[in-house]
Amino acid sequence: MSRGALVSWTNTELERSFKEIAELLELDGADRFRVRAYERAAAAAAAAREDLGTVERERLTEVEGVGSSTAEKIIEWREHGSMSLLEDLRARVPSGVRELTGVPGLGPKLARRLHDELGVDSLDALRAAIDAGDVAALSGLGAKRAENLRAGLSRLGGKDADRHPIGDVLPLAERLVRELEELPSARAAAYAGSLRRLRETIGDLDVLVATHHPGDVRAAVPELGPVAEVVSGGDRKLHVRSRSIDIGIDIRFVPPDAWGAALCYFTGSKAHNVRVRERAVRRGLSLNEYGLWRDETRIAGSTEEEVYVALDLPWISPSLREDTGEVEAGDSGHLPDVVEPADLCGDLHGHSDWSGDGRASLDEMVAAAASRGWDYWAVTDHAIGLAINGLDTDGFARRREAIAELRPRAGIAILDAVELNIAVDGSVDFDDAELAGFDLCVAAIHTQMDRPRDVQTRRVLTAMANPHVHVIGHLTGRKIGRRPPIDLDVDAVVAEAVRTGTALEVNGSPARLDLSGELVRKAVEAGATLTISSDAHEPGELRNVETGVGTAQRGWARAADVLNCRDADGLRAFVDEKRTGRG
DNA sequence: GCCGTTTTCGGCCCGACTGTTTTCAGTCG
Ligand SMILES: Nc1nc2c(ncn2[C@H]2C[C@H](O)[C@@H](COP(=O)(O)OP(=O)(O)OP(=O)(O)O)O2)c(=O)[nH]1
Ligand SMILES: [Mg+2]
Ligand SMILES: [Mg+2]
Ligand SMILES: [Zn+2]
Repeated sequence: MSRGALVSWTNTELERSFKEIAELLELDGADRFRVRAYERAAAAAAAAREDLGTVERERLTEVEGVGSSTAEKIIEWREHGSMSLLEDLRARVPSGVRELTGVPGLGPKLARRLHDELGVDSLDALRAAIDAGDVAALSGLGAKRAENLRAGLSRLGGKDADRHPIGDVLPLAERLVRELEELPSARAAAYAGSLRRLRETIGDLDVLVATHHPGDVRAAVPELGPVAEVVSGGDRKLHVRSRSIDIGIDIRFVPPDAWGAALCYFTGSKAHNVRVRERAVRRGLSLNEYGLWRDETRIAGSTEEEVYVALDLPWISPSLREDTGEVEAGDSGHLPDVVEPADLCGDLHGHSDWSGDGRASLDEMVAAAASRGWDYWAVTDHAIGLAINGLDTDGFARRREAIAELRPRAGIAILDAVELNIAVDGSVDFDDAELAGFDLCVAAIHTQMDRPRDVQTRRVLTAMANPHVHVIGHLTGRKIGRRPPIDLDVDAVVAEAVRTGTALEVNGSPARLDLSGELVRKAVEAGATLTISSDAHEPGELRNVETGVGTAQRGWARAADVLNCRDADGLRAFVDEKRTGRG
């Protein structure tokens, strides 16, 4: 885990402590609004742009969601490294009770009763109590409830508690949406939830269907390709399990005229929804998944924009809907005009079969890039330093001829570019004379990912000092859920990127999303220039720029922050400035 | 526990589904 991704270690610790307080208070039967206050304090600590470990006491309550009580606890944590409320709760709430709420359908109220009335303090004890008939015998419970809990317990054994990398879920979601759209009874279908917001990991897949005939859609769902089984559901929603990967899918049916309001609801996040709905309430309105209402009259709901505008807000991009200040920013007109896919003038990282892992010819890649209406496309085949059939000097000379031959009929400017490999000492594949022959050089780490922080940091800083290195590709090298980011002093890297005029890539490959939204935010705040890249190895992957744009949005990046939102002249000026050196 | 262009007290998002409580609380989205 790269600590550099965070605003501060203290903020993360505060988030954890407030979350735990909220959870334990709930198990302890506390007032639910008090619980929510601590949940919000946790979210506020996570979203804070300042280090709460050093902010002056008087200014702590300026943070939305931090009042006098929370501020005192922050001070207490600073001075003693602990919070007495949390210690008390840990002592009062038996440790085994917490894991009980992980069982589907078992919430804080029942967990508490199981412990107090049956002495259940673990999942094993719960299983035994169900087998003994003690659970069914509790007042207010019965045989059915006990059996549901048994089923929930058995599902807990699998991997379904885990979150899934977004790159694994996206293809499944697209297949499911396509099949739902093809049903005659469905007017429209779309995925929503954390996937639409482009979170890095997905807990479950949420799919919305617009239909006048939910019964017909529901009847067709068990036969859809991606669906393994229907687990539960009613007239308006279904819960199913996926076949390809072990993930839950929530499918929600709504009338077509409520599409916008329903998309708002199902896209979330929950905290964003609550924030927006509170805003509606303060205006004497009510927002639900069927529309925005004044008394019994619907005043908005067919499109998302209609809903936001009726609440005096600009439409907020799904990637921003995390309740990290976007509603307040929208209210005051300070929501950044975040980068959109249409702002892109080209793509600065992509491959052809000239080098080892490209899966399409240069002609095919260029044609696909041109068909997107871009001004330019950089072909960044790998160089010799990488053991996957990278090109040597002669190879690039031959590719240069092919590019020259293709240019007159390409319909798009082709940048003769390269993806260099950054060796452990920070050097790259070619010397300056050879590098000067390229229109653009992207450099990235592909090997020796487990070196210590100081080595990796120096490695990247050295590469950025090279006047021919214009972009650092996929800075951390992480593969979501599969390979951790390299250990790096991100603040130092970002500062040096600004100083040397080196761009930092937002690699849009769904397996990477690197920079992450979090790091984008950090880079943008420091004034760094970004690129948004597909890293396409075949034409179908050019659309990775869209996940890249969404990730940049999560970091509140504007088009002005993004190098490949500049026209060809602007791009050339950036490249030349790096080569000729600055101040 | 937080918060205020109604408010410093009294509200706090809103709905689907389940089970057994004959009228709704708990859980989840
Ligand atoms: N208004 C409101 N909406 C909610 C609430 N809980 C969930 N939602 C909405 C917003 C969520 O994004 C959406 C889907 O719920 P999920 O539990 O699947 O969450 P989400 O997809 O955001 O994250 P995930 O990756 O699945 O954990 O439903 C709630 O308490 N109130
Ligand atoms: Mg979800
Ligand atoms: Mg869900
Ligand atoms: Zn690449």
